[in-house]
Amino acid sequence: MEESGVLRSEQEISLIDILWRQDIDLGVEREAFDVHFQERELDAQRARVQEEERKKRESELEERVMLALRKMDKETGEILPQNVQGDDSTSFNPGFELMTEAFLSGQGSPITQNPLLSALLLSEKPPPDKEKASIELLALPDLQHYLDALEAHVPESQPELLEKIMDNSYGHQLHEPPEDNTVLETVSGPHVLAHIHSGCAEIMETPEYAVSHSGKTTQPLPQIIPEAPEIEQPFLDTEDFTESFLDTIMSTNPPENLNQRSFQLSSDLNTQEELFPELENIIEPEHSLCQHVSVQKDSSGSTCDMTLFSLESFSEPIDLDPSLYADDAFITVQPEAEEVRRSQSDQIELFDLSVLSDVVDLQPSETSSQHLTQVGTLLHTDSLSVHSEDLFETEATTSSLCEITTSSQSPQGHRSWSVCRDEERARTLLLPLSVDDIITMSVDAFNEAISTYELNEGQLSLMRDIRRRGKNKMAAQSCRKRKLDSLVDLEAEVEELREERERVMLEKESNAKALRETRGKLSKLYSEVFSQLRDEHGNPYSTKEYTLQYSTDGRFFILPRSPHASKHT
DNA sequence: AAGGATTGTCATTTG
DNA sequence: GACAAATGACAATCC
Repeated sequence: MEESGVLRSEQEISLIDILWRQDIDLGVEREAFDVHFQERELDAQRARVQEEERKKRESELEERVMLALRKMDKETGEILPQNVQGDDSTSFNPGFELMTEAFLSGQGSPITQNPLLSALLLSEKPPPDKEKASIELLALPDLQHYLDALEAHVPESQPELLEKIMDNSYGHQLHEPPEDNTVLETVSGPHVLAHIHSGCAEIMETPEYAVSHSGKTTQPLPQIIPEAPEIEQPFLDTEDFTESFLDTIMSTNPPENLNQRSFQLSSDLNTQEELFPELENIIEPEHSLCQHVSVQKDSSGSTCDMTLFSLESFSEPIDLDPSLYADDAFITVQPEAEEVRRSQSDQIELFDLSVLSDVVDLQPSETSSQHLTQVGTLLHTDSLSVHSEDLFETEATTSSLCEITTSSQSPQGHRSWSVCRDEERARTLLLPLSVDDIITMSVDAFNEAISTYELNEGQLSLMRDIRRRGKNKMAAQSCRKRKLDSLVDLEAEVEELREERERVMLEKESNAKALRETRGKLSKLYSEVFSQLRDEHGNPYSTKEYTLQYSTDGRFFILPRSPHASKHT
């Protein structure tokens, strides 16, 4: 304990010395730091008492600082870059930006727990307006606490120094409060961080780091690490200090473990989706380093999600050592059912097609071959053992599959046998056109083809036979279909006529019944009228001798059944 | 094994 | 009259 305390004090003194060198241009006297150093221990004591309370507010502080440091497009939801140093918009890396956001969004994020990584990542976001942002940040409780402690030990005659310290500390230490509350660490600004960058950049510039850390970034990591701003040369040259300082900052994560550590991050979380949830929806596929392939089994419906990382986005050559890719960080298999693993061999075929379609869609250019090689190399190292040779057989596989599909359309196989026979003949005689083309092409095109190609008698005859048979085959099919349709239509017509006949018969019967009823009524009326008729003597007429008849003009007559017995009414 | 259904092919007819 | 399409007839194949 004492040794570490002494060591830390020495390191702090070194830091004060360096900060003093940096600020000497501002006219700050060395005594300011000395006075500060004498009372720093008291501040540390006071700060430890409040450490518990501070940790509770740590997440809130981090969140507010993040809000202050970034702006989010309200329409698109995209995080807008705020690169103050740089107007270099081309250096902005959305993938890395989002990755950073994703890392830092969680309370227990490994990045936030790692001071070095946190400083590295957050140093990308200096405020656009330092003065305004400083005022905003002063309202934050933790910052106010630091500044109160600082102000208590800084002579009132040096407000410029306080401002300077605030500017330097802004946006870096606020995200990750120091392990102890020494002002020394609080004032570690871009100068210190730049040194960290320079040290870590060397680590990250190795291909192994770039590949292993690549996750979903779209650029090699060395481009992500920003240039160190205004690095003082003496500072950078002090390698001993660098080492000790890094040890102090990253006591739990020494620089040599950075690669392993960053690799561990993705392995711990197991999936890239957990690491970069936003990335999947924002980065366009053609710019994305990863391809997500979902393999689904027809029978069980279970799926196997795979994330394939394309190497096309690397602007620099990368060592394709298979040992680097044989980790889950590169090809992550997430079976949703245990059967998926057991039936991997069945899925390989489906997987091939998915990969091929994705690859073809993504890379229609001449680089697709290289892309296939790289993807094939990646897949070859995976436990699924997808061979890269298969990836090159896109056309052959597709055509054979089409052939299988075509053949399977005929349940009885007769047509496929016929087609295969003509195709075999065409192959034997080396016909310049496919059977399908010979059959389906127009008459003019066929004649032109015959005249264009120099064909011998056998080829010419075969082409005509193929076309004739094919045409006749289609004609026979359509004819049979028409006949069948005609039969169906005739059957429907017969049924319709049968129904009409039934309807007419019913109507006829109904009409006959109505006629009988009318005749009955008429007979009854006739009898009633005839019975009321009387002759000049008041005697009724005999129905045997007379008959009652009426004309169309409404008059009616009593006529004798014999001609001489008629009498007009 | 017989028979129905389907399809391809040839010969002939039709437009 | 030539030609493509339509159709009848027959054979091969499958169920």
